[in-house]
Amino acid sequence: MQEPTLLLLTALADAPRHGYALIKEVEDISSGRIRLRTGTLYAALSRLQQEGWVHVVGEDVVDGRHRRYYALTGAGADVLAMEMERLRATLREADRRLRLRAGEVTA
Amino acid sequence: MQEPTLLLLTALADAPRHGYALIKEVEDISSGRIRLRTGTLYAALSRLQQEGWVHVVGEDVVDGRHRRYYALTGAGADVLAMEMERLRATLREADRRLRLRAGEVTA
DNA sequence: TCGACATATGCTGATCGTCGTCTTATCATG
DNA sequence: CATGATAAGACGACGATCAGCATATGTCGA
Repeated sequence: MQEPTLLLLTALADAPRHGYALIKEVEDISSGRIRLRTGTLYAALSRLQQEGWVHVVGEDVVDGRHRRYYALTGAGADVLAMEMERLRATLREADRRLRLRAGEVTA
Repeated sequence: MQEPTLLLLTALADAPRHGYALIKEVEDISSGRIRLRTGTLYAALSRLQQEGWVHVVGEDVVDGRHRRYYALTGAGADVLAMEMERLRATLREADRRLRLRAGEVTA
């Protein structure tokens, strides 16, 4: 799983959100580093829906603009949690190795 | 940066290694989940060399098999450390949101 | 001794996710 | 009345990874 997809699931983890709000949320979570393009977003959302990790929980119209709300499913939350556990393990290992390296002559 | 590349840098973080050893090392770090294909490995290594994050530190012949050793450069170690910091931040945020979700009715 | 397996490097074509760009539309600001 | 923010979505290109192939040596069991 790539970072944009991961951030998207994270953005949906606490509450349902609509497309544009997700772009802003991901930008926020990543401290402005990741600005999802709409193409990336909607492609990812339809992929994640197919996987059963995300589903549409409602649509409404606010100020004449139609909004579709997406939410994480239970399965989606599980996948996110597992993904986090994998990252945690990699992180631990990388830290350990970088500390080992600290004692050496760097190239 | 994708997971295979990240694991590759991690595998090189503490000591120089040759191609085949890197495949084994990455498999080990990822608890057997990620088995780098040789195509992925050597493509990634040449990309990382171009970036200046990895360099060749020597070649030798052991039991008739020639080995080429790759090592992380100082710049490569910096990039890995930065990447880890980013992941740490995402991890914290995802954890927080998943905990918030725990109090809700899951879909 | 012959096939299977591990070690070792490297290439090629296909797949898949993301990026960049485009379209359509409404509302607020200047 | 043009511009920019908000809002949804599609499409082609690109790049990293995957799957599989080629090539070669050493070891081990049948």
